[in-house]
Amino acid sequence: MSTAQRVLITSALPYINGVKHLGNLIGSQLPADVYGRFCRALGRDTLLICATDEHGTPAELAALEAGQSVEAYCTEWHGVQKDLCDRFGLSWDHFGRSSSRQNKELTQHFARVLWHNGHLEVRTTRQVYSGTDGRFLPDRYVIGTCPHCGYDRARGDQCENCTRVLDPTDLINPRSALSGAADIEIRDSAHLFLKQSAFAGRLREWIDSHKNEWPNLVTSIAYKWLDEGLQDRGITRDLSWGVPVPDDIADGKLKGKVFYVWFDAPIAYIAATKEWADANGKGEAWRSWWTEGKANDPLSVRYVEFMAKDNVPFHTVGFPCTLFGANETEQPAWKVVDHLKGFNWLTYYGGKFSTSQKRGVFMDTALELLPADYWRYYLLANAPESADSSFTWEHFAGTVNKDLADVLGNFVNRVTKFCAARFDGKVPDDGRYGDEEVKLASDLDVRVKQYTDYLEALEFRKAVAELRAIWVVGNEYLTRAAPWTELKTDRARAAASVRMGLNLVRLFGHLAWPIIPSSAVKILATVSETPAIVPWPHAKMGAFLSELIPGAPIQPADVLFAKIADEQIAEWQTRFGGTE
RNA sequence: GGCAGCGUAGCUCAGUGGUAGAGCAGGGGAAUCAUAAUCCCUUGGUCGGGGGUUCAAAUCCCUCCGCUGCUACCA
Repeated sequence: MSTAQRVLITSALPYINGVKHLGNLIGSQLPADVYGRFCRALGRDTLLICATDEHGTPAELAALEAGQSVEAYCTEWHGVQKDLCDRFGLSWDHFGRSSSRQNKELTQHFARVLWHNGHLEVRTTRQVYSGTDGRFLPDRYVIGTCPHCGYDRARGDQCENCTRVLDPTDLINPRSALSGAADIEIRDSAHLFLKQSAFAGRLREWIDSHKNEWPNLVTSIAYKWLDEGLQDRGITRDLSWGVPVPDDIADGKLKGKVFYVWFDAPIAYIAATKEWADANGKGEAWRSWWTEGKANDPLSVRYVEFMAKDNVPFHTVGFPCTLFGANETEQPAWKVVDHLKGFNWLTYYGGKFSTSQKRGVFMDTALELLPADYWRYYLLANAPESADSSFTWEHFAGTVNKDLADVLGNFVNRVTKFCAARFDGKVPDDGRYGDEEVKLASDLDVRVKQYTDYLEALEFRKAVAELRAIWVVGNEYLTRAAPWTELKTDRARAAASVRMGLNLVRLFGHLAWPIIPSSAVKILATVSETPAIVPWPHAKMGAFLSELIPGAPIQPADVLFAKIADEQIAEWQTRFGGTE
């Protein structure tokens, strides 16, 4: 594992079109935040970047439907998404926009470099044009009767009924999915293609070099694309909303066209870093985050990307091709990802989360029901890492009630309240740690290291399971030490174990901060700590668990995590539906 | 159709050649500081079916079944 002290982290960009659901959240943004917080806690120079992905057909159509300009629509929804990020504790250094001036400039820059380096070429393609709608239509926005099975609402890219792959020209009685109009025609249209096929060998070597560290999910998707034979890819579209193709490319033959959203979206990682620098008076500092460092350079950056599996091809094929092609002439070279963490899907009772069918739980409604940390904990404890994972209300409530309320919340409560009742609400001074405490500390040394290693390895499920096991160790200790019994015969002994209990509360706050930040802050407030960034416990546990100063005030917490009642589960099942 | 991932205890999942595991749920007990919270013990599985390789298979190979996704102009 790298020891780089500078870490650049990006989350896949959420699409601008509406509120994201819990599956989107656990698929990239939440794990990126956890790793970012973990790196900051360790004292690493960390930059955590996300943005909204604003270009493409769906944004244009959603704006049309909302009766807004695309710009206004995107500005509004960027605001909504940013607010939801804040309320979920997603601690971006910058949450940018792919429609920013910076991204326009950088996208055009990359296109020019690729053009000059001979990696782009103009090809004429046949596109569906709808007269009534006055626009070109992507294949899936053309519907008609499937020539294979007769299904009358087959899409131009695939028939949902018989699952066969189609071309829009295969459809019988084709019509626009937008207006239903039948006046559609095929028009020739010139587009830029990125000659990806030339990079196949280079990409395979690059994937090979990472296959032992990246998730199997990621490398198997990448190999699948390479094995099937990499095709050149169109990187422009006949849309009005997007980054315009500059006139100096292809002698202006592509005037009025824009870049494909998947060409400019990854570049927006870099552009959002520039937005961050511009907004914070950092000047050219953004470049150092995106520069490939020399070996052993202390300023070298480790770059980690988070995304769900649908994004993997664009990050293992498309974006690397852009960077490889540009790096033939760009000095210093652009940074290519070091570690790529991919996720499977979170399902809702085994089925798809669906915006259109209102199936599942979305970020805004989730926060109306319960605080962010409940969701953060559940999602990370059940992150879809090795396979798709299923959200159910019963499982969610069971996890929250047992782990957060009973194991963690009750521990903090029992220790701090006992201290308040029997030790005057101050860290007890009497007594000394004995064999029991030495054994506890050595047990925790092993577990804290394991937890740290899991976070470093981006194994979120295992990390959370280990964190929970650490909380259980606290409860086990308290049961063995039984200060409520010792108090009757040996007050000093009871005092030492309460002091240890309070130090454990503090430890739990430090360790839990990347996962459940606002709860961790509340926990630390009980022992009068209020750091903005909660530092990782570097010390051996024997020392760390002696750091609370005797006599320091203790403020017992209110109920940290309220339990979810059976009636609430029943109500939410009914309200959110789709459980059959 | 092709390809990929997955299929292990009632539930959610670990486990990639060496005596089947965890958490939850279920059962029994202890304790009474605490949100009736905790702690200890415990029931429970022909590892999707079949075939093969091996001294030894959840693990490797073949085949079948099931679920999910992708299939390059949705993002």
